[in-house]
Amino acid sequence: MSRNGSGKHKVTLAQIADAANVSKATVSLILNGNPAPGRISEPTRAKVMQAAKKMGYSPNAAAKALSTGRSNTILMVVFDLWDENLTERIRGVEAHLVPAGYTTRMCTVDARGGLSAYANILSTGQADGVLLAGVAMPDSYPTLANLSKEARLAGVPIVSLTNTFPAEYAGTVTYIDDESGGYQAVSHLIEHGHRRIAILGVAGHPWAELREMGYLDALKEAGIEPDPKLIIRGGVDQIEAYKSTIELATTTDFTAMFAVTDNLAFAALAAIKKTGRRVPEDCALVGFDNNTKFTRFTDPPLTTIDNPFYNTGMAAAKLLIGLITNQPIEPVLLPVKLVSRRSCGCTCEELDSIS
Amino acid sequence: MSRNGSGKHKVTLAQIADAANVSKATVSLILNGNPAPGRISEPTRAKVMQAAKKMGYSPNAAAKALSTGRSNTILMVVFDLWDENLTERIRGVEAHLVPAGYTTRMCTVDARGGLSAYANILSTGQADGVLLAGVAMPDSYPTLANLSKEARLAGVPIVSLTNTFPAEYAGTVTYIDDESGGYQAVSHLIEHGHRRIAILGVAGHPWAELREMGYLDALKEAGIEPDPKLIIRGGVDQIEAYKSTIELATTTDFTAMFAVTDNLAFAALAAIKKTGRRVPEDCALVGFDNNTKFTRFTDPPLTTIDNPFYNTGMAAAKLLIGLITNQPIEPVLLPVKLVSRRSCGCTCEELDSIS
DNA sequence: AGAATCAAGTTAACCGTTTAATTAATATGA
DNA sequence: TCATATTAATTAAACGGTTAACTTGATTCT
Repeated sequence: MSRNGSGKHKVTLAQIADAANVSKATVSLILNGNPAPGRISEPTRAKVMQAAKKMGYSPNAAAKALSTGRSNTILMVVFDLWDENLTERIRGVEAHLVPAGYTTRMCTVDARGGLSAYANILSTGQADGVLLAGVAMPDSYPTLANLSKEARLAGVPIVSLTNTFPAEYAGTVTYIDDESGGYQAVSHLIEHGHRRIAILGVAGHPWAELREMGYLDALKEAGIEPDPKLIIRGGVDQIEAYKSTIELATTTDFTAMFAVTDNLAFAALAAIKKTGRRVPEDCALVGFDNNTKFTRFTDPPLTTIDNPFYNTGMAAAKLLIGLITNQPIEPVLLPVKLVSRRSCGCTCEELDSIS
Repeated sequence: MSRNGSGKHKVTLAQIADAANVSKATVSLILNGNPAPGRISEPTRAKVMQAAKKMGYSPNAAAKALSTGRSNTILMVVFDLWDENLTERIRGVEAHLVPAGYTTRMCTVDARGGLSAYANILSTGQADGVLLAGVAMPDSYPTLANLSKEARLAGVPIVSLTNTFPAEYAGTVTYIDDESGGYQAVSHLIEHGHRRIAILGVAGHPWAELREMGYLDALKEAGIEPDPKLIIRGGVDQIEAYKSTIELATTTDFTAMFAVTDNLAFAALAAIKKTGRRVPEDCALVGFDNNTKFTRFTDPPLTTIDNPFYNTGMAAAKLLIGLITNQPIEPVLLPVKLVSRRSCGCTCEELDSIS
């Protein structure tokens, strides 16, 4: 029945113009909801709308893009280290992007893969904006730099979902209040009476440094002199964190620890217990992120700072669209808050109440 | 300097045609590597290539898509439940897709969000194929059905990354050997001497049912009569799993458990310990997936079935491209294998060897 | 009543490629 | 020497929209 075997039945503007006895221009105007005053009469509008509905018209995106020079697409580039929470962030992004008529293109970048597909996407005008996600490791800085340059060339704005990128490439950034998070975590430990509090940090990353600043803020406020021996600054690798925690625990004494990431906290938890200490009795522990798939079920359940992933995604999308459409939105600093479970020494009814 | 403020300097086919003193057609032919014998002379080809390189030409994707009716884009639809391992799968997908010249569009679907952006993407010809990921819950079956219909209308093939979708919508499926995984897990427990082995399963999902079949296979082989009281079939919610495990542990006796998912295993682990049993001494536990971010650091480290996420992604991409280009690839059944840690009763040197 | 305004459309050029059909020149075969 | 191939390009018509500029007929103003 259909001419081409594939079954594609594309209905075009022209066809519905024919059906409604008007010109293509009229149809286009109407279908784009263009409300120029006194251009379209109500009967005509109705006629066209009906024809479009009836024939199941939907515009060809390529044609539209070609014609307007706008793709209504944003490119999401995900770097190196994907966190498990990326998905929740993407949901937040889409919650804002989709209603605004945008759609998402994704590509991944890692050291091995080099500069994947993104280059062409930008230079071929397939994206109106870039969203940066993940965590860039130095190995992929060149790729990141290149991406950043391409975006500038193409004239498309960049927004980072997190402050996990070197400032010169990050574009506009969606920030969560990392420093406050660190402060809250450590203050809470101090309230529990701890004075010798270790930090399992990450070197060379803005977010981690801010969390560490929060740690220092809290100590300072309590009049505790920071002990350099209690400050670990490593990478994000869990095995490495496991090792250094064991090392620390066997050479220094401390009664509490703040890990700047839940993933790190998981490794630290295993390490601390490995050295024969009980958590929280011998050593309390607080993480950062609140990856609920796991924080609720560790032994003991992990006290941590809740990271508003979904909202971060929303905020980033809002920012990006603002930049694309020249209605700049002020970046906001998203608040974080402590959720206390048992690893800090609190009681936690979350699961107890269940059984 | 540039005409439009945005800084976009699009170099077009026409411009490079001018520069090389040939027609647009010639340039197009050359740049698409079209090797029709005896169409292009070597000098001309060289001239054009050089001009293109020099002027930094890259084709406008929209124009190309409009002209060819092919978008070189695949649509990745992620349903409801995102697993943390999605990211690794996507990497696998890209590893195959990008070199083949395809790029990925993503959209998310969940019960609340209804049918997000995907509808238009397909009907507007913005995708040559569909990749299904995540886990569809009954709430979103209508959306899934609609998607499936749209794809059929648009004539684009569907491939599922996992067998987490009802067969009628799933298209071609990339399978891992779920049954073998279940069998391996339970056989291993049997080897450890267990006879009363519970299963924490999931109702209404092919993958889960296969894993349960593996469980039954193993029991049967060992001559153990399955005890219906030891078979839990719930949802994928961790809290629910936590509850039912506590319930089971307080009403029935068993010495080992197989959880069809690591996430479920984490909840079960907490629950079992909650009832005062030690793992693995009083109750051994095996999971499924090997989400290494966590399986290594639970207490005790979790024995589980390694799920080849990356390879699944690769295989799916390969299948899809095969379907798009009419070079059908036979789906393969990806093998899985047990990785033993301590929760099954084995000794595990993975971390011990570190300190 | 004539000029100016306004409402409701239409025309046609353009966006940047692809590709079937055509041409022109040269080489080949009988 | 003339028909026939072959090689190496060109022409021009799509593809499906958008949009600035123009037309036409009816109102309003003075």
